[in-house]
Amino acid sequence: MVYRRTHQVVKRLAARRSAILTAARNAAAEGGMAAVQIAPVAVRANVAAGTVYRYFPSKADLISELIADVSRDELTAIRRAADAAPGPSSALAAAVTTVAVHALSQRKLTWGILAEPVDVDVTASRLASRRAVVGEVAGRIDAAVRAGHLPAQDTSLAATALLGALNEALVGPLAAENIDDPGKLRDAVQTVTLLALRAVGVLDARARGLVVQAVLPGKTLVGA
Amino acid sequence: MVYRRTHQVVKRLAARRSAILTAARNAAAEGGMAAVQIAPVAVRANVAAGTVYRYFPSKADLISELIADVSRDELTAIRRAADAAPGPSSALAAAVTTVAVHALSQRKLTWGILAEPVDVDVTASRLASRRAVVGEVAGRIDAAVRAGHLPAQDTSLAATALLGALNEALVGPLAAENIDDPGKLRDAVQTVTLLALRAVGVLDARARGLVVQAVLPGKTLVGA
DNA sequence: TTCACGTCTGAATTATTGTTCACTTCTTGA
DNA sequence: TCAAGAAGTGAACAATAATTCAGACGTGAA
Repeated sequence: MVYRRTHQVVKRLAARRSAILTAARNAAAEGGMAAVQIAPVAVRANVAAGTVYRYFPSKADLISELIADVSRDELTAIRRAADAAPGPSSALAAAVTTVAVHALSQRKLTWGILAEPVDVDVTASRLASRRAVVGEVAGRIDAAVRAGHLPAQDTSLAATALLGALNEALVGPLAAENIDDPGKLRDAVQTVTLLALRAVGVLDARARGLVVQAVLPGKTLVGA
Repeated sequence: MVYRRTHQVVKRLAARRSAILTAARNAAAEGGMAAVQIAPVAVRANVAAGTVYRYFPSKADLISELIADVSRDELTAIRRAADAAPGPSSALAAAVTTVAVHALSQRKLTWGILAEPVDVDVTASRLASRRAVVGEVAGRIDAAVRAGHLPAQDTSLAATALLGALNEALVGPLAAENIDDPGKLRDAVQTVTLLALRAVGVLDARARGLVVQAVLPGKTLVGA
């Protein structure tokens, strides 16, 4: 054996792998999942099409990993926001707001991750992604229930419904009509978060307070 | 000119057209949108592949019309249920329940209509379908608001969120885990309808009553 | 420098389906 | 029965992208 992987090479390989993933992510953010095609992604990553296959066995694997990545980032953000909140109800509000803000600030990417048509099967990965976020939110709802702030309920079903509401209202195909100008972004986040909190049983007045609390410290919302 | 379309022929043509649409619908109901391929649909409809193109200019047109058809049926059901209700709040509850029941009884078809990946562009048709249902529900919310039963709100956004919640909870990829056995179907419809009503501001106690009212007269729910 | 082996390349291949069209079959009125 | 034209057929075609692979190029130890 005259050739061995040196540290330098390992690093370069890792960099390339991540360059490909980043290229895929950018493509998805700009043009949706339809734009995540091997050849264009390869061009973005400055490699040849064939090279992509040295790093990912198939397009399905590439997209699956992309979905997992984005999902991981979102989960981290949700946890950070929720953990910083003073109590279980505010934590829930913060979690919901975070999801909403994330969805809005990267609409195309979010839509791609969630539901946009893809020609390969990424069901499993999407399922895992949804499950993770639903699990996190369900946990927060559960905490609020245990604290006596909310009525007992099927937290998993509630979390699923809640996220469905957010996504449909903010990134679904009708989102553009409901949120027709950039100035309404913040309003939309507030409105939808309020709806979501009321849905799980937060009383109206209390919900309003929680929403304001959760939205205020959020990062600036940028237009679509 | 020795040949003219006689009534008999016109009828046969119409029948064939509808046979093709029905075939497409059945295919979608059984195997999702992915199963709606020209050749298999043609086989189901007992015609040759080429014949499909004498009735529909392209696959996109076929699927668009399928979506419009299903949507029209659903809309009719929603209107009928809501119009039969005694007041605006019950009408809203009835509308929501109807959507839920429809979604559940034809899960694959609903998923296909709403969001399943398709290789041709049916965005416009899906948009129209969503818009129609959202419009109907928004109208019912609005009526309840005008009757003083609900707080003032962006009814269109609320309706969008509400339908998103229903669909995600009942037909989305996580639905199977939340509703793991057929006996839970009715429960799920109730729970989700309750969530939806609370979301738009119906008080909890009142919401429970409305949900029971709306679910009871519904047709029997059949398993997935 | 050399050689053994890894990595990269990108044109060619493959696979899948929608779509076309030359031909056959059917329908109608004379 | 016949001719004119419509409707139906299905094998062939086209288009799109994922995937492969034979050869070019890099890399590391001797």
